[in-house]
Parts: sequence; C-alpha cells; structure tokens
Amino acid sequence: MVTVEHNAAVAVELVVFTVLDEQLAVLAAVRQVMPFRNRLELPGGFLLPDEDLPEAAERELWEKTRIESARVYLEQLGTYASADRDPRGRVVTVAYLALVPGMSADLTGGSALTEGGRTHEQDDGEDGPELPEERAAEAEWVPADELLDDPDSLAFNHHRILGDGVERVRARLEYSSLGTLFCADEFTIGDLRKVYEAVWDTTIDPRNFHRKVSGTADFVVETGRVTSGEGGRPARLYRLGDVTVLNPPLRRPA
Amino acid sequence: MVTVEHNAAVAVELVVFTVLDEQLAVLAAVRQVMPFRNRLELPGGFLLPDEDLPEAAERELWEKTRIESARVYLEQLGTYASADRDPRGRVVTVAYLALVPGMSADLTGGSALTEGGRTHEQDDGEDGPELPEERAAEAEWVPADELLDDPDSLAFNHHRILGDGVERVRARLEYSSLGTLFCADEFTIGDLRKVYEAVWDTTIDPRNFHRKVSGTADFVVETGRVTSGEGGRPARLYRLGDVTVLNPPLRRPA
DNA sequence: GCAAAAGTGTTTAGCTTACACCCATGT
DNA sequence: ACATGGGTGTAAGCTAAACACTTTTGC
Repeated sequence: MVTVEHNAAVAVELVVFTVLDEQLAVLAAVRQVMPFRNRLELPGGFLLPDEDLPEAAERELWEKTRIESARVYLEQLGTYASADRDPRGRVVTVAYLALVPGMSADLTGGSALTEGGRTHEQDDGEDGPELPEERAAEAEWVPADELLDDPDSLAFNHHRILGDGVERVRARLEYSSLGTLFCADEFTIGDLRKVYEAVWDTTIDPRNFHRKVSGTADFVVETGRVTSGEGGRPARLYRLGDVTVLNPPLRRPA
Repeated sequence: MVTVEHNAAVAVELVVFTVLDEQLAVLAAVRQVMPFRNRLELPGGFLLPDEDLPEAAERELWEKTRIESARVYLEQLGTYASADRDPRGRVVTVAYLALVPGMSADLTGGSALTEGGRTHEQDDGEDGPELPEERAAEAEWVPADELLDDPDSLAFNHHRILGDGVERVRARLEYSSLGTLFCADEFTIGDLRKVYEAVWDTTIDPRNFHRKVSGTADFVVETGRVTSGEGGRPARLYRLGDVTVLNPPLRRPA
C-alpha cells in the first residue's frame, strides 16, 4: 500500500449560533495559550486519526458545549488555509456552521453554558482525549454584532470565518425552515418572527409574517396547545415541520 | 515557535465546467496509476508548502489545462475527508468549482482539450503540450450527465464531488450573472439562453428570457455589433456586465 | 414567399406589501 | 375599559408565465 505524505495539520472549527435575548449570539472561548492568548476564539480542534469531518465537528461540539447533536444543524461552511493565519505552522481549518436552540429550557438548564456570563465547564473525563497543547477554555455566548464590529476581537482569522458564518445563516433563513431550530420544541409564530428579526437585524410585519409561515405547507405544524399569560391573545403553539426548503423563499429586505 | 503536527495530506481538486455542444461538460482525465487506474478523475493535486488554497487551485488549473485564470471564475466548493475515500491514506481534499468559456475560439484552438468525450475533433496536427507531470493524463471534456448517470464512472469519491459541483453551478446561474462566463467575449442573448438551457437541462421561453436579461441593469452591455448569417434576424451582441448578483433572480423551473 | 430566429406587447395569475380591522386575554 | 399581542381581510403593485404578433435576415 502506497502512503501519502502529510503536509498540513487539519482542524475543524465551529461557528455555533443561537438566538439569546433577541440577539444572534455565537459561541466563543477565551484562549488560554499562545499565540493570541486571552483573545476570544471559536471552538475547534484537530482532526483525529480515522475521523471524518462531520464526526470531528460533532465531537468538538459535544466536548466544548455538551450539546447533543440531535437538535443541532451542522453544515460545512468553508475551508481556510492562508499560510500566515496560524503562526505555529501549516494549519488547514474546516469551519462548520452549527445552529442550536436558544429559548429551549432544557438547553439553558442542562448545559454548562450561561447567557452573557461565564461558567465552568466540567470535564468529567468520559470524552475524547484532551488536546495536548490546548487547555479547555470556558465557552460563552457573545452577541455576533459585538464581535463583527471589532476585527481584532477574535484570534487567528476567526473574524473572517464568523463573517462568513453570519452571512450563511442569514441566507439559510431565507431559503429554508432552519430558523425553527433556534426556537424551543414548541413555539409561537411570534417567537419565530423574533428569531428572524434577530438574525436579520431588521423588523418584520407580524401579520404578513404570520400569513407567510402558516400558509407554507409543512413549515410548522400545530400542536393544538396555546400560550397563556403572555400579555395578549393566546398564541397557537407549533412544532417544526418537515420542509427544509422554502419555495417561495422568505426574502429579507435589501 | 511551537509547531503543529501534520495529520493529513491536503489536496485541491477542480470541478471545471464549460458548455460545449449545448451540454454542460466537465474536465476529467484518465487516471494512469493505481488506485483507480484507467478510471476517470477530476484534475487536482497536493498543496505545496506555503501555498494558499486559491493559489493551489489556480496552479492546478494552469498545469492541467493551460487555461489562464483571467476569464475564469473560481470558487471553493467543499472539503471532503472520508477516511476511506483514498486507500492510500489520510487525504483531505478541498474541491474548487471553476467556470471557463466554452464557445470561445481561442480556448478550443489553443488547448490540448478535445470536445465530446473520447472522440477527437480536428486537432490532429496540433497535439497540444504534453503535460510535464509524470502521472498527468490528457484532460478531456465529458458531458456531466454521462458521469452523473454512472456512480462508478469516476475515481475516489469524485462522483459525489461532481454532483455537488453541478448543483452549485445550477444555483449560481439563478442568482448571479456567472452564466455569461460560459459564453465567448461577445455573445447574443440567444447564446446565453442556450447556456442556461444546457446547465439547467430545460427549455426556456426565448421571449421572456430576452426581456429578463436585457431588462436587468448591467447584466449584459451592448457592443453595438450584430451577428449575421445565423439563419434569422441578426441578433445584437453583448459583453458581460458588472453585476454579479441578480436581484430578482432568474428562477429555474421546479 | 417562406423559414428561422430576434425582439415587443399584452394578458393573466401569483405573490408581496401595507394597513384596516377584528379576536382573546390580563389587569 | 383598555393595553397587548394574535390573527384575518383586502386592495395596490410588482413579477413571471404564456403567447399573439411584428421584425429582419437567408434561401
């Protein structure tokens, strides 16, 4: 068997989005080692032997956030290999986009993450091997706008990767029903509208949005239950439907 | 300076499309070495030291096809690293999509490419430059349909990469003016329509297409010249315009 | 004249937008 | 009663699909 010569260190990096406090938020951690020590970075790590790329992305997501992949959408975002992007040598990074629920009670209750603050992530040893040169940092949700506004807020070329991720998730919400993944298991159409408004950073007419969503077959399915005590007429509760591609799309304003 | 351990061989692969004979065609070469000897493969090669990914893609395009990057569109398509995709070891492949003109006289005349699968056309005397690499084969244009229909027609996982490439170029034509890159320097709106029909494998109403293209600002710009002797009323000739994003898009039929 | 391809006009249908208006709850 | 958010109705405007029709060449 002929073998090939390895010429790079391949890593995966995650751009994990959620919607918290009606804002698009991304998962970032304070980097503990040089280079870029004390700078925020996107979670990620090197590919393990015999590991596929989606596998590696799922593993990193679990290790860094304890988020199960069941309710998570993962999609390859792009690959970055600028020779000068990592001062330590030749690193090729495959970035993945991940969308996780933000309003879900079980997520905020059952994970080590806190909203807008820092919390310790317990490393109870049953997961994969710790990377030798990188200690686990505390991951936290940071508003995407905050990081986008300052090109030096993130380590390496992560600012560019984040920018690509934001553009991708904004486009995905136009042409797919993936926005429902940011909601809890049951949600109102108003909840979903707030997700769209957060990601697109715009306002949407509630009446037209309601008609569009409820009129698209299988976008959302009624559960029969309604909300109560939210300060207005009770809203019908929905679960996400089967449709992933919206036709016609929900165009965002120019 | 800390260094990182290399854990994979990173390569770039090209899905080079053109439109020949009113068909979407892709560049492929007969593989000369094991594994997958005598199978068709997409052109590509390993990343060189200190080389960026777009650089490597441009270099491979030039080495394999002698196509200058001036009139070529290059875009990252995706990265593939299935552990079993290459029997020789751990290979991570970054695939690039390339669009090159197909009706251009200088392309068909000055390259070593043949049109229409394995059948040589008229370049009997001028065999084209022998490619310097030892395992380089003669690249040829193959109709994309032909390869898509047979999952075993291509080496490695190239069939899947080609499928992703076809889907990408079809989507690009909806939302961008990149279809003009498949045309010669000067082209008629009918030429452009034939490009769309070839890529989408459909028929388009010539009148509505004409109105749509000529009515979109900067999609195409008139040269003032017209065709003659094409068997009908002379058509105005156009060059590609500045616009890359079509708003509203040119939707393909479902 | 006739075929063929280019280009224009017109009708119809579907979708989006803006907004008037009603519904059902908490206080 | 009134504020608040949920939900429906409707008319105007834009876009695309379908197709009748005119234009300009080669034969």
